[in-house]
Amino acid sequence: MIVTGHTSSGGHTDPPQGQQKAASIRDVAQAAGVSYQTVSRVINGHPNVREETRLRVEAAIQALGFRRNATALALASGVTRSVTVLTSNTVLYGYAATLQGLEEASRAAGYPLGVRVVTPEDDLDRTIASAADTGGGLVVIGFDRLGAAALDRVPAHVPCAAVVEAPPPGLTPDRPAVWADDREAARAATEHLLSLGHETVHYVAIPTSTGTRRSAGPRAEGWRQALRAAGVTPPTPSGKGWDAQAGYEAGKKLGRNPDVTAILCGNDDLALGVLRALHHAGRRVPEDVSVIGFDDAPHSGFVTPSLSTVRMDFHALGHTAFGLLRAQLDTGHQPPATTPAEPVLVLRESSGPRHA
Amino acid sequence: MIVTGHTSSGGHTDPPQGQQKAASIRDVAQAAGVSYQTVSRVINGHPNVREETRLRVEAAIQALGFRRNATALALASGVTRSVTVLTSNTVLYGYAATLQGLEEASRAAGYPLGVRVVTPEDDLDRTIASAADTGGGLVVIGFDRLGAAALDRVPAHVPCAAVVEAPPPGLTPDRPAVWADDREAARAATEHLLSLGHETVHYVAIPTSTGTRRSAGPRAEGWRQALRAAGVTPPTPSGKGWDAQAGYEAGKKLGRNPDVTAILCGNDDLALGVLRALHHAGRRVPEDVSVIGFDDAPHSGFVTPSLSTVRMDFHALGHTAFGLLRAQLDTGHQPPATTPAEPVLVLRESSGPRHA
DNA sequence: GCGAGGATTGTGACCGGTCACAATGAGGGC
DNA sequence: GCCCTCATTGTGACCGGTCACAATCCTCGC
Repeated sequence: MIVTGHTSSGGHTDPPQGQQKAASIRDVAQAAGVSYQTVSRVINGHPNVREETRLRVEAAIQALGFRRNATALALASGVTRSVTVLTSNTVLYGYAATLQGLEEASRAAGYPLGVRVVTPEDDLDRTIASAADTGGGLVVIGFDRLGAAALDRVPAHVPCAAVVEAPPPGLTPDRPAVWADDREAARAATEHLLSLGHETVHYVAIPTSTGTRRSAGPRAEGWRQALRAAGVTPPTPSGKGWDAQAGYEAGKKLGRNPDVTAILCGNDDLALGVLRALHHAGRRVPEDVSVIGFDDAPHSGFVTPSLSTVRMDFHALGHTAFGLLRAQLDTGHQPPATTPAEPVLVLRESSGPRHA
Repeated sequence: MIVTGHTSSGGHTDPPQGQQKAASIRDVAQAAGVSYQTVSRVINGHPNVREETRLRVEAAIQALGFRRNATALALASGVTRSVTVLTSNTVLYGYAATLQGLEEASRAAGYPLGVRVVTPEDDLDRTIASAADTGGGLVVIGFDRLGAAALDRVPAHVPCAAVVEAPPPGLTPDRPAVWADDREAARAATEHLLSLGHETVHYVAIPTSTGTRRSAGPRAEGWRQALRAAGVTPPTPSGKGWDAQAGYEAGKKLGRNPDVTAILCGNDDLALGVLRALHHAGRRVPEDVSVIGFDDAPHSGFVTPSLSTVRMDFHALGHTAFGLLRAQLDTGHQPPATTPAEPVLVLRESSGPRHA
């Protein structure tokens, strides 16, 4: 990696001040021979401005390259059209895709988008406060404990929407929130595996937003419910992380047990690790063991065996969350009741009927 | 996916105005019985304030929950400590990792970070202008044509640093920029494959920032140079995209040709697609064909066969780019000359000696 | 020819901080 | 005891827009 840059400004000649300040509405007013207020009216498309005056002002705006100062606008009007996303991660597929949806929606609406990562090291309250200071509103991605903790600590007076792992337990949530139906999706995936003849389904968990137990969270719940409904006692879930390495370690143990014939994973990265571990253990997929992931990351269809998974519409999550925040920012509150897409089970090569 | 939110405010009683405005320094001044300027001095840690006064003011600040208004600060002081990243993508590994590096660096420095995606649909100049209006500076990720185009159109007066694919062709770049040594990395990877006994190395290209030809860009260059140095005429590169699907299509063709025994790919996603296509074509990796990717995405070590690749330090790229921008924002200009990490060839299962 | 009323434009204050400078008070040297 | 200096504090103007209101102009109806 290499770095470069211009070597000082040393070459300019004309203006004594190299950096001439941007034109203000007063400059434009002077150039057009009107008052600053008239310029303001032209900028804002106020109806009562004489056509000729408007043209003159517009010409001056063009000539001076005037752009309305966003900072001054925010200060004077008291409104800041901007969104800051608070998240513990930006690279994991679910997070990245949600972020992408948020960016798209904010761009379409003309809102600047900020991103701030929360970490266990930094002081949560300080991070939140500085994000809130930016003005505008917050969207918190609360897929994990850290994100959920951040959401809890957002002061009540800050406009804020949340993307969460599961519906809040209380009846009336104090914050507008969106979530996907993870529980149902996990149940469907588990039922599918059972229907293929597998006697039980093992679960490799992702960390959840509520509690540290691996049996917590909607995906684990759906899995457990499906097993119970089939009269099967759920085995102990494994997994201690989000990434392929964690999946590999969980898979190593599961691979040693010949009774294991079906594994549901909390995300596709974990599934990849599990696949790898099974391969090392000499177990074939899907002949010996079926594996289903979660999220449908972009590469999941291209690994071998290609990964059966549950496709989640993170994009829609992002769009909807932005809508919730915007409604809060623009009007008083009350969110638009969207009816977004349900998760979809995508069957590929990594799952199949049990071979006795 | 399900949506919820609070149903109107209907329950508040106490304050006539539900939303009481945040305290200003004048409020604090009144509460502490001093002038607003004294409050300002306390906030900014000015030395000449009597200890007793300082304590009184600090108590008032606590009591009123005062936080300095970032907008007013920016307007009055004229400086906006913030960075906006302009990029054509946020999800592809290289981009996402660079973004992560930028976020870390900006967070450490206390700068808010904005993200704006540029698309072929939106008007580039408008996008840039609105990003610049936010104040602060810009970091443009110019890995592809769109990003490079955006960089070209950033007005000269806007503080801006760039992360680019390759060093600018001109002698003195007009903008501070960072890049990794892709050419050298591609050369090393190609040389490695040649040293394994492969007679030639095929290249599946990523789109580049300069021109549409697949033979353009530093990775292609390094590959070509290595072949030429070995007295081999470079075959025509293939590839038309960034993702695994594009790799799959390129791989399908290459797989049909029994002479192909070594393939270098412009990134790991492409390599995954190539791997998949080779699998479908009945060619074994690495016995029949060696494949090397680029970037070392997180899952690349966990697919089977695990992917040999070139690890790029995108993180460092992000950190350095932020440093360049910050230097420009703080002082006049001139960037710190860092000596960052070189790319590393990571050898895994997908590459090996040629089997005649 | 004059007043009413809308169209058009201008003035002053303000948003919440900062800066520059003035005013006050206290300590030290003579 | 007087003057000077420095520490401490306050006042006014300003950043670049907005809002509220006042002032002027024009046109119309009678």
